[in-house]
Amino acid sequence: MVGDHQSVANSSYKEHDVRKGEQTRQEIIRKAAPIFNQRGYDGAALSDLMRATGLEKGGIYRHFESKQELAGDAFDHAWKIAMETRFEGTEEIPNTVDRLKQIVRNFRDRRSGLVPGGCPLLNTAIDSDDGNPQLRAKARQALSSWLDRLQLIVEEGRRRGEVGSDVDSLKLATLIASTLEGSFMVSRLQRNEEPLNLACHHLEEYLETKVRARKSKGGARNS
Amino acid sequence: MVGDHQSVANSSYKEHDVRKGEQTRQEIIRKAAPIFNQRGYDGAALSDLMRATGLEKGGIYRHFESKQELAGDAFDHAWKIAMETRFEGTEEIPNTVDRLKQIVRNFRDRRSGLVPGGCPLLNTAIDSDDGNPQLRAKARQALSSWLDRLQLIVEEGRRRGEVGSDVDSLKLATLIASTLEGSFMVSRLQRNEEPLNLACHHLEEYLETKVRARKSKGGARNS
DNA sequence: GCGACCTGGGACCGGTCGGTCTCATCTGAG
DNA sequence: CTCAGATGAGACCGACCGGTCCCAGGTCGC
Repeated sequence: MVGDHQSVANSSYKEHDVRKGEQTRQEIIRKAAPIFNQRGYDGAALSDLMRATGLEKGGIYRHFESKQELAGDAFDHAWKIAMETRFEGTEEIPNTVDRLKQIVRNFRDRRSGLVPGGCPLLNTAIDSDDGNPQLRAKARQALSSWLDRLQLIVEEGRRRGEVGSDVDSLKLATLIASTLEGSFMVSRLQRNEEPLNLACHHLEEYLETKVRARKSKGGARNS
Repeated sequence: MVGDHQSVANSSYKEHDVRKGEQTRQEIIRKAAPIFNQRGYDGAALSDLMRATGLEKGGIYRHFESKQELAGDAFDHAWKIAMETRFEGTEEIPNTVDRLKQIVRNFRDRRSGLVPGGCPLLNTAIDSDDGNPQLRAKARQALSSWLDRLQLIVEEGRRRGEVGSDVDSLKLATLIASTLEGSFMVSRLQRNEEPLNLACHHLEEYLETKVRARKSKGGARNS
């Protein structure tokens, strides 16, 4: 049996999927995600996943066609959490630049609820770079979803006049994501928050001085 | 026999190390480096290394105690080439800020001679993050060597008055390395040079406006 | 040119890999 | 309560893993 034995036996307990197997499937994904995120696809052995889930091999393979499929679902799970966390509490910030700054700070500060092992996008991008096309496609898609979301925010800010009209939304989104990911890698390698902290400050200053629309007419700089 | 059968039988052929075994050892490292850099430690199977080197298992293990040791040497090899390439032709640039800008451009432009598979530091940092302490230590050391070298250049520039006195050399070095690595990851994932190109322009502008010492007395900004 | 040592081949090792299959048990709709 | 279908255990599979070892043949100092 996976997880804790919810003994809610009455059938009034009917949420989203109901089927017992589906619950187990989700539980496997939840338990497997940290393993894949920490050890990578090759490094995550079936035996590790068995230990983590408390299931035997047959119990796992009942719910997934292959290790690939499980890894894919685990990545999606990890990335969903990461995206939710990184944008958490930013929708209600009225000013676009302030919202972007909060998104940057979220990346740095809100890491407690995430799937352990660092950024799933970074890990999977590197892990799958040569030789695992399915996972690579997932990583690309994840990056796109992140950039799209950032880009939409910037575009909205431009339309509202809060972001300078010379700002290229795709370039800005790419710069933010790249800088955060790179400094996060360095921070994790050094086991030291400073590089990430520093990158955040850098981005915040950049947002303030080069992205926020100026009251007075003034120089165009982005790109 | 590894590589092409150099049939130079006369013993006048005597450079640096001479011993046949040492030549083979270097050849193995050269051939193995791309495998490790592309597939990661777990992903690089002995059988792959055998195919790449043309040697049987015994022939490889004659020269290395373990796969670990070979992976370590392969990383050192790949990183040495990367460092040389990234600083190539920059020593002779007189002005410090110009030199830093060239270093940034080198990262983007000079990638033909490198060990295939992307940045060894990035790959190894992610690959070894959980569960391979020896390789992780090598990655840390590699990052340090890179940051130190950048830092020394910045410090020299400060002493020479070419770099603003408010610039923190460690922070600047870290920002450059982080930004380049992050955008490189994004570029490789997208198979598109733009993100890296964009990060370079961003860093160049930053170096020009925030790092280069100003003639007139003016605002201090770096962190 | 001899002989000691260096080098590389390849059979072999136990362990583990991802994956399959059968069957006992559990679950839940009727 | 019944029973068909859903579920999970665990034995089993062939392939391949990293690593060892011994021996034939090559290399090179003398």
